[in-house]
Amino acid sequence: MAGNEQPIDLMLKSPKQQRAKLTVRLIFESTAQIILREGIDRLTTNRIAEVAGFSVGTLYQYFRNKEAILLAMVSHEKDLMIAELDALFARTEGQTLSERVTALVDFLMQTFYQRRAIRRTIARAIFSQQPLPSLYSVIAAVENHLAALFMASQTDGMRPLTPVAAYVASRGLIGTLRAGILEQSPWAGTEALRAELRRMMMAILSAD
Amino acid sequence: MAGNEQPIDLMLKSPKQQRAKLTVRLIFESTAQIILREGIDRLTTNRIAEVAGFSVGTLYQYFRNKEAILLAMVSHEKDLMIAELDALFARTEGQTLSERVTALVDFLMQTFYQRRAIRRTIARAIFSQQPLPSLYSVIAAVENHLAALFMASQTDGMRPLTPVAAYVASRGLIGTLRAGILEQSPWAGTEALRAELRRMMMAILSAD
Amino acid sequence: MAGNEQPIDLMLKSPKQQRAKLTVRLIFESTAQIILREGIDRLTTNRIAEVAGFSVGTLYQYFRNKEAILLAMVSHEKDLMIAELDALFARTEGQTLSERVTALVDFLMQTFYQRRAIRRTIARAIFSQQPLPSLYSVIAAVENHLAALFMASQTDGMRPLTPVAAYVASRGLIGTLRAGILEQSPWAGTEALRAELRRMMMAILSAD
Amino acid sequence: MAGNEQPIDLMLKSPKQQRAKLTVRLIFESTAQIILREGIDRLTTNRIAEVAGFSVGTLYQYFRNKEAILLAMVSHEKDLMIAELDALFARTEGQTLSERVTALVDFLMQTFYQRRAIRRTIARAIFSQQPLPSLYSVIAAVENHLAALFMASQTDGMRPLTPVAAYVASRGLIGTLRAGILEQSPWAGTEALRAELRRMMMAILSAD
DNA sequence: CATGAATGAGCATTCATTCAT
DNA sequence: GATGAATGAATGCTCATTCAT
Repeated sequence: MAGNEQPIDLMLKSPKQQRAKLTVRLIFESTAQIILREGIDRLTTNRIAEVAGFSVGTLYQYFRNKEAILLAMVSHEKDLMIAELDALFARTEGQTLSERVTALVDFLMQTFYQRRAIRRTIARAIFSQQPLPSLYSVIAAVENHLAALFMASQTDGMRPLTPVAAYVASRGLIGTLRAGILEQSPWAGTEALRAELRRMMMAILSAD
Repeated sequence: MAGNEQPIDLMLKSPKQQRAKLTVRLIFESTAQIILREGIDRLTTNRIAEVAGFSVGTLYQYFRNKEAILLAMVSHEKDLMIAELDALFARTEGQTLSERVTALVDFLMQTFYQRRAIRRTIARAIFSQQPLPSLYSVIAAVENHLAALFMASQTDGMRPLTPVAAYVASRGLIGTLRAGILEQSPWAGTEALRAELRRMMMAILSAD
Repeated sequence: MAGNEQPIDLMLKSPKQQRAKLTVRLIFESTAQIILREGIDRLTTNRIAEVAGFSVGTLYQYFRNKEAILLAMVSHEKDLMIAELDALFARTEGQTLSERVTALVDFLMQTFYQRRAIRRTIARAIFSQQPLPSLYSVIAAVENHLAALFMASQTDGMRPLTPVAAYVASRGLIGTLRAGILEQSPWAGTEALRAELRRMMMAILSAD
Repeated sequence: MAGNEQPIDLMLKSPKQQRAKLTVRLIFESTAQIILREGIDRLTTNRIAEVAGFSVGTLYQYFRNKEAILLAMVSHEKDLMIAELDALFARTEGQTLSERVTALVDFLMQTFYQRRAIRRTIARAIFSQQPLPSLYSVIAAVENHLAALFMASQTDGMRPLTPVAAYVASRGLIGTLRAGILEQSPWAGTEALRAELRRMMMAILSAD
């Protein structure tokens, strides 16, 4: 389920050669760096090219337009995240509900609040800044995947989840984490929040 | 509690006369209409004036700049929403936890998914589009108020809430509703979602 | 020669009444104050009216347009200055050339560098800021008057001046003072400059 | 001495290629032409681009903003003028005071009143129109340089000049020429004025 | 493939002036 | 006379995108 399906039509050429792969990575890194250091307002195609160290024209050899760059970055992150969620659920197979919830909350807290700059930067750009609705369907894919994992991972002491229930469980969790970033909440990243999220998820997922 | 900290410094002149009040309302309505019908990308000051039926200059007689218009709209909505939440909690004082949760979820579902165009439009603009961090602190005010109400409204069968717990309860609820808008989820506005949200809130708020 | 000829068609109504006179003075004072305190860029008709304490409309009851306000102010200053020059030359009639030059230089140093804010402000506005060529003919009137006074005031030890000579003498003196303001020269207002200007004028005006 | 402190930070990119050099020259010429033919009020960035025959964007590829264009033009003229003054003083080394003064006055009369349109245009723009104090420090540099040359060029029959004396000598001369432009004086450019300026400078510079 | 100069539609904002009340 | 809300043309500037070299 960790789909490589997206990037294909986002990239004008498949990065077969080393050079091309390097270029795309440079574009992503420059983009993330600019957002992080100068703010999303300063994110212009010319600036990306400048920071990446080549010409604007080259950018357009790899991406149809500016939006495609962000979309590709996000899509890449989505793939990583989905793969990590899959691994997490597989790894915790057979553990108690409490252990699995703890593992999930820890992973998401880490992802949202503690990962290295690039990923955090992207997350903030997606959540708070972009007038690009298309980005949202990509992030929703992660939440849908999480919901699917909830439904597929019946565990002792967990109530059977309907699709809506899985929807609410996934959005309740991720929505809270997202709010922390959007509001720049002081709770973001704290142990207190981690404990409370565990409790919330247990309450939501436990059989009555 | 519904704040008289009105848009005082958002508006350049206080609308003393009927004419002025009408003008401000027209600006708000035109802004909402444009966002709704043409997308936030097409929201330009000249377009607002054009739709509202007067000159750009007039816009700037009432608002310092474009951002101030959105901020004033949002701030106004925030005040209304906080007032309505206060009324709701006051009105349901003495009812059971289940009844109060039902009332709250109904109110928020209505607000997020069914209210008249203007409010929905604003909600979407805030949540999904704007690169205006300032807007966020306004919306966070509503969520903070809700968290405060949770703490202040001890009800039979409800567990005592710490500040983090209230934070998670408010963001879990509103974050889920917001996701519905952002993703344009098919669950948005459905009875199934309403029921599930009630269940989630009961799970979160009930004493163990 | 101290001409009241100008202001007549600059003012839409002759300030016969006390009220009108006060209004015009208020406009002048507000204008000077704004230039002084906020810079000429902030000098807008609305701001003038605001500072003066009445409405923009009233401004236009007294002056055809913005330019007319500055023109009238300058013209007023010109009349004062010409009258003072006349008085100076009359007062020093019969004195030695050196004494008269000293008196003239002292008067102009005072006027350009030491007078109270309003006049200095106006001088700077005229000399350095205004894209209003019409203002220049007004200030040239002062220099022409000075040239005429040079020619008319033959004094012992002074060479007979042709019109060009008088032109050069007046512009050499005033041009140097003006440069001091424009460049914000450190020499502006110093005793050293005063002494040197005296020497220059003596050199220019003395018989060989 | 003609300064390599070129417009380095006035220009966004240094014109390395032929195309670029041509573009910058075109910008200067169009700017001068507009000021000359339509007045400085009509000098807009879009108009400059239109006259130069390319798009506004191009303007901003070479200059940070409108002010920078004027500043660069003036700065360029300043460098030329200082170089010419240096050459003039070097060339006339060893000549009599009278000959050197004649050469200087001739050069400045030519520069202020007879040079080709571009330079005259710039001179007028600097002296009479712009609310740009920054322009003034550039022009003051020429006058300061002239003052320094006066002090450094002791000649037979010339009195030793103190810094103030050199200041007054340079401003007296240039101030008079400037007045001719500002007032659009009929004396501007005449032989009579030339002769009188020579006499004034001899009077100022000669030993008693 | 890469370049980067050129494009130009489009935007937010200002402010002298008018005119209905 | 006085008011001040309304006007709207005009301005400086940006930036995603193109295409000749």
